[in-house]
Amino acid sequence: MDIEQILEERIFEALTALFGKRPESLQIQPTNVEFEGTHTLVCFPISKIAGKGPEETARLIGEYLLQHAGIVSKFNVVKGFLNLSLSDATWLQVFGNILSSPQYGVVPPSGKEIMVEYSSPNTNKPLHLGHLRNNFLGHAVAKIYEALGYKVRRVQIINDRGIHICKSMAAWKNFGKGETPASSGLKGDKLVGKYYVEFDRAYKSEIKALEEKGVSKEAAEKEAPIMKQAVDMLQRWEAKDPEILSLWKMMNGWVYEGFEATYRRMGVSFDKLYYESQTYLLGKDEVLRGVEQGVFFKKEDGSVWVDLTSDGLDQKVLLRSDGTSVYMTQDIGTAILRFRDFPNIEGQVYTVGNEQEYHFKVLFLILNKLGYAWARKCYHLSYGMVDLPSGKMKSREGTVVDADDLMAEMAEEAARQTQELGKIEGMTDSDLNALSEMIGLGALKYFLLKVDPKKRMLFDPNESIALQGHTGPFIQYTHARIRAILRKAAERGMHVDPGMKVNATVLDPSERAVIAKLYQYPAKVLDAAQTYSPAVVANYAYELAKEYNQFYQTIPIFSEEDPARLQLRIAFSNCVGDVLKKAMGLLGIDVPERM
RNA sequence: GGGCCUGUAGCUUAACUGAAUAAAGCAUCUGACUACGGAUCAGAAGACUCGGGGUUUGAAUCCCUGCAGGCUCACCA
Repeated sequence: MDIEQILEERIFEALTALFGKRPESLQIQPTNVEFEGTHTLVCFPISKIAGKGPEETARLIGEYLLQHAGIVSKFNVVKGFLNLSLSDATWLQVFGNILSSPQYGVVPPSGKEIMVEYSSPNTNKPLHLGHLRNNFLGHAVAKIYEALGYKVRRVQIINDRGIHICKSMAAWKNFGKGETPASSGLKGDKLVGKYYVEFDRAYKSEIKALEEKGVSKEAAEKEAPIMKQAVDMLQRWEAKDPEILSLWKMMNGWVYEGFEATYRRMGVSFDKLYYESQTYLLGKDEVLRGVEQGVFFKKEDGSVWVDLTSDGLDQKVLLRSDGTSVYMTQDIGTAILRFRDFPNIEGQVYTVGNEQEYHFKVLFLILNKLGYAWARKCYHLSYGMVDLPSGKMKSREGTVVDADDLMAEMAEEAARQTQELGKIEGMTDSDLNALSEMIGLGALKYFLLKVDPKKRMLFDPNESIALQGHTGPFIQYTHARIRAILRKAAERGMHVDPGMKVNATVLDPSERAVIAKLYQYPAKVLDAAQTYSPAVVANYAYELAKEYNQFYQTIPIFSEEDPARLQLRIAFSNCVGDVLKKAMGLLGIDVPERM
């Protein structure tokens, strides 16, 4: 049942009957809270057609609708705005539809398929706050598309080769004394990260020593023994030196184990992992094919370029003069490989920070030039940096917020506040632990997802850890309270099932408001998908919880004497709980039965 | 220098496919548990939507311009 569409049809009928003509489209918008009604028709554009003033036009339409439309029960006119109230019967019908569809807001599988890439870290450093935003965003977008009937393929590309990992290897070899995650008790990614830092320290002191001997800065940067060692390792890696390969495999293995633990706690997962070490050569063939087709061109020195000046960009190198690949080449190869691996996907969503906007613009243009029609369906889900109150996160200054530490702190804070409120009598330690995890992670995920992805955001630790106000735990709390009501109802023998008939005929304004909010859910999910913005769902869940809390505070449910109205309130609390759970589920956030 | 993005109460955010007195949260102040869970609710106070022009019956929203901040423009990844 599409209220907007029905209303639109009725209004068109009214316009034809009243004025003999109708505009192409209507402007119907939600009524501002200070006025009575839910839908507002903006009459300024219509008044021209009607040949009457906006107010009179609005009044005429309102009267016509009241008499003929059926679903309109009241109207008022403010300036050129026609505010309409729909009848309780209409709202009850809307609610009946929601109640009777357990899959409300979920589209059955459509056969469509899409790929979402997120995370994609380097393997020399542990995951940090920025990765959390990335992973939560990608994971949420994947969930949202699933709700719209898509089969979603979650992937990431792991940057497992290159000079950065060789730096950690060189430092470990020099200073590690055979240290392993097992011997040190450190998580694998932390251990490798430690040696990356170690490299930097040793490198700097070597440069300083050389400079003191009178070597120029530039020469010192190249001559520093540990850097020479790292470069040497990279060359030997490319030559498939078995000793280097086994060291590389061992250290990357540590990192993957460490990452895996972090992903598990974050609640994200992947269907397939791509490794640059396995894909970096693949783009080269495509680029050479492009040269044959005349899409790219070769310079005298042998380097290959693409000319994007006609697209308002410049020329980009695709193969170095020595024939080796650059980053772009790899990404071309990886994209094509993915479409071969998953032939049914209609497109790819790349969850990557906004510093790579130019890169993706170029990548998609190149894929298009190579003749891949799916290039148009590739989307760069670009998101802004996460700043700290002290400014940008900088690893050099040690201001990076570690993902594991942050999740642990959030769970601890949740545990502390839960204890303080003392509502969890009789819970076992393991239940309590799971609850703290749910609330802490819920607060963190919600905090990072409620902001429009494309905006740069500020991460204030004090604010992120708050559990009141516009937060995840606020919504979790609303859900828990609804579940408590349903338990009480069940004790009294009242149950909710989708097939039940709602006998109530009258609604309280606060009930109407909640039903109107519930009704918006599918449209919000669609909007979130089309704009690749989980923030839409996050803000919706908050609005629904807030609307319900207002109802809850004004209407004592169980003191209602009319059984039909009591039944309605139980049923509708149940629906709100379900939608909150679903909406939060799309964000990767669980909701508790009690808290 | 070229390109892209952002600028909204003290702070963090909504609204950005043009509409009414710009909507919330935090912080501040005032109220509400003999009632279903106060991690809640009600109320007060708080904004010339960065500045200046323009289009429009109507601009936070669209156009031009200036200012501030960010990202980017490698034979790096």
